[in-house]
Parts: sequence; C-alpha cells; structure tokens
Amino acid sequence: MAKRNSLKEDACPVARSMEAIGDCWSMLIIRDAMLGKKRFGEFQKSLGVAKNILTMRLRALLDDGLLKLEPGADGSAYQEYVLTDKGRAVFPIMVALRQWAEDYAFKPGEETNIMVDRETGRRIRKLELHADDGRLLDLGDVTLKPATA
Amino acid sequence: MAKRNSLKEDACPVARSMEAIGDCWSMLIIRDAMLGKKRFGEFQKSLGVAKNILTMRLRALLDDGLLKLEPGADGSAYQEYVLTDKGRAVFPIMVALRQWAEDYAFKPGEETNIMVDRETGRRIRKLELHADDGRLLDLGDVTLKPATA
DNA sequence: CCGTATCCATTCCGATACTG
DNA sequence: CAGTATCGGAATGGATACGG
Repeated sequence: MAKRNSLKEDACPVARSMEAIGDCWSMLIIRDAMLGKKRFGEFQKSLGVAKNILTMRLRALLDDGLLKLEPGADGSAYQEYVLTDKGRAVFPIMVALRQWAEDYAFKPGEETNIMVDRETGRRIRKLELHADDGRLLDLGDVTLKPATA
Repeated sequence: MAKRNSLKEDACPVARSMEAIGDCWSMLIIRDAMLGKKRFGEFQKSLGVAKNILTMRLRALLDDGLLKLEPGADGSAYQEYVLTDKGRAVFPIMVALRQWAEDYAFKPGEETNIMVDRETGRRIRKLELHADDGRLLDLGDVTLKPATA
C-alpha cells in the first residue's frame, strides 16, 4: 500500500487491521513470536529475511504496540522481543489464516503442520462465531451497523 | 513481498494465507464482496483505488479461485464478481481481523462500524476456538505438529 | 460502464559490508 | 549476536488517457 495513512483512519476495522498486520513479514514475525521465538537472530533465521528488513518490521511492530522489548531473561546481554497483550490478541487471526490455508491452499500429500491441542495432541475444531444467544453464525447471518468506538 | 514463490511453497499455512490474501486490497475487495458488492464500479467506488490496480487484484483473486465471474443477474450486460466457496471461507479471517481492530485500533469516540446479528441486530460474540472435546482454547493451549495434507 | 495501456513515483526488498 | 548503512533492482501503486 502506498497511501498508508488513508487506511489508518479508515472507519472499517478490517482496513485498520490490514494496515497494522497485513504486511506479510509482520504476520510471520508474530507467528514466530507466538511459537516462542524472542531474539533477533531467531526471527532472522526462521524467516530468512534480510536483516535490515527485519529491523524495520520489528520496529514497526514495537511502534504499533504488538511487541515490546524486555531484558534477556536467561542472563543474555541482549534484549528480547515479546508479545504484548495487543500482540497476543492476534491469535484468532492467525488461527483463522491457518485454518483457511489448511483447507484451501495445500494439495493432498504436501508437507505442512497442523495446530493441535497441547494437552491431547489432537486436532482442534474450526473457529466458531456465535450470536449472543449462542446461535452459530455464518456469513449470511451478520450485517454491519454504524457505531462509535 | 518480492519472493512470492518462496511463500507459496512454504510449509506453514499462515504463510500461504498471507500470500493469497495478505495483500491489503485483496482483503478489502473480499470484504466488499461479502457485503454484497459485485461490480467493478462498486469496488472501485468503495475502495477509491486506481482502476488498473483494481483490475490486477480482481484478476489475482479470480486466478486464486476466491472470486468467479458470473453473467449479470439483473439483465446487465456486464459480468459480476462473486465469491466462490473458497472466497466465502475467508469469513472467519475477516471476522478475526475486525474483532481485533475493534479492540485495539480505535480510540474512544471514533466512528466505525460493528458486526451484528442480522436477526436481532445485537452484537456478536468473539470468535471461539475449541478443542475437540469442547474446551475453550487460547494461545498457550495449542502447539504445532508436522503433518501431511 | 468496464476495463486496458502507458507513464512515473514510491516503496520495498535482498545482498552486502560494516560497527559495537 | 544484534543491529546499521548503503545500493540497486523489482514490484507496486496512482493518475490519466484511451477503447469496447
């Protein structure tokens, strides 16, 4: 996107999310952070991205409040990038992206990885959207309404 | 992203999703399509994007199988862009993006719109992730496991 | 109304070299 | 190890003019 500012002020929440985490690298950094990665080198190795790019993305995520810097816990002299609450809240987005691709972006037989329940090791269910009375909702069951945050 | 191909073959589903719909315009086009927009001009007006860009994005979405072309239903001479099953399946991703931004990307008082139950007009719940035995899961409760699609 | 074609500016990204 | 500095190439996007 060129006109980033236009989206930062867009009234649609979807546009704002895309502005903050729609970038490919940002999302993958958050993915790695959710898997426990914390150090510059870990991200760099995992993503195979140029270091200057990684620096830029990490800084953007820090600025947006998705990551924060903490002193190295294991006595390391270096700081660590850890998720904030705002960053951890991206979890449902990641799950949604993952589940979609599992269904539509792999050919049978391709290598991949799946998300499982840590306790049982068994596959998890699809994300579910419920009305406040508990009814399961799909695309056709919802609409938008103007509001004030 | 420059090296698109590297992601299209990445084993991580999240990377593949970002490859297909991580683009900002693509996501917003899908958003509009979910709101019922079908025609080139509708998208163009809603997004305010240059027409050549819109053409490119629409073609990419057609190629990826998220949209398909159908003859104009209302007798119009022009074709309409409608979501395929694969495109409609993006719904949870959109909801996740929306809910995240509603919580973290708006200052109090800002104008926005919210997703409501079409029947009752009332706000919907947060997306939920359940284990196959029904337990509600969060970030700490899941892991990845290698698999074959 | 629905695009396509052209041109230009910007942004992004990768590789590399360098510093503390 | 954790960055910063610089460079060049590629992709992207916006504006506009044009054609079916």
